[in-house]
Amino acid sequence: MPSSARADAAPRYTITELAHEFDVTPRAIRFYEDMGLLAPARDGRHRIYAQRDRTRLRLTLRGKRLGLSLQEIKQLVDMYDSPQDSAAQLQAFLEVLASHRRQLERQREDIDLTLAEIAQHEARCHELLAGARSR
Amino acid sequence: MPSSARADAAPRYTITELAHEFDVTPRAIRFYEDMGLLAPARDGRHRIYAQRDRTRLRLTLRGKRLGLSLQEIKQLVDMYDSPQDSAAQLQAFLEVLASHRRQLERQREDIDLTLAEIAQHEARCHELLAGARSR
DNA sequence: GGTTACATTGACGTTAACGTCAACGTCAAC
DNA sequence: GTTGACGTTGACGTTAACGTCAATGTAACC
Repeated sequence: MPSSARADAAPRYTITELAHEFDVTPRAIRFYEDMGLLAPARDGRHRIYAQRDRTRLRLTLRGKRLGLSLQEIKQLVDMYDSPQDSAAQLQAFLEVLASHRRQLERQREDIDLTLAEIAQHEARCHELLAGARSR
Repeated sequence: MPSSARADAAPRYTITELAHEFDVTPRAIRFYEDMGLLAPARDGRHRIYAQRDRTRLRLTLRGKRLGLSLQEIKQLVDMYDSPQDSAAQLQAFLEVLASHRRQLERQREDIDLTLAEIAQHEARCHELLAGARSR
């Protein structure tokens, strides 16, 4: 739980709290800030993370697990965050979304293929083990 | 088609043929060889790729799209390739497979989450565009 | 008021995955 | 016989994503 949690207050986190929660180092979190992915408030020099920052960090790490670069993640998170107004901007946003979706769908195909192969290998292993036991 | 293809011959590929087919550079393919992922035959100094090398390259690139490092890919492809004999080896193989499967399943969760969010964003965009047109 | 624990900035180091020459070989084509 | 087109081996450069100090601040506890 956040260190300064109060029932009626917005949750606030220190950098090590977030680091523990998401299993990354404070150094990594500061690096994401340098890259423009986070912009926490400050108490003097100390960083204070609100819910919004926590969400962006979560999205960042999810993007990483999907193999995206921090730059790609920044583009996406920035677009998600900032309200698009003009029709042209909306169209551009839609194109980015579509391209991102195609990439994810391809990735899911890759995953399904690999999972099927893993299942085959597992079955073969179990056969071999069973054969060895019965001999 | 392979340059030296004959109806009765095993297919053989040059490095640039493979590079074009999989849309990577010859440099990358040589690098994968340095990393132990490929081991093509030689005609003098020239590399000659058989079907087996092509398969390993395909698996390598699929692994990359899933965000695996070349080292991780090598571990997997090597295990897939080399026949495990002892029961202990089979058990170890099964554990690697299970761990890999868990990672892939988590990735698929991430993908599904992201695809759902993308769908939401797309819907919102279309609403906004429709609203703008009707005004 | 001194230590302990956590925080900050800044600088440099490191690893992975190639890119980019450079210098050379070779085989077919002209 | 020389000119491309493709291939080879080094060797060095580069980018991304942090790790790893070092020097310093500061807040709380004893």
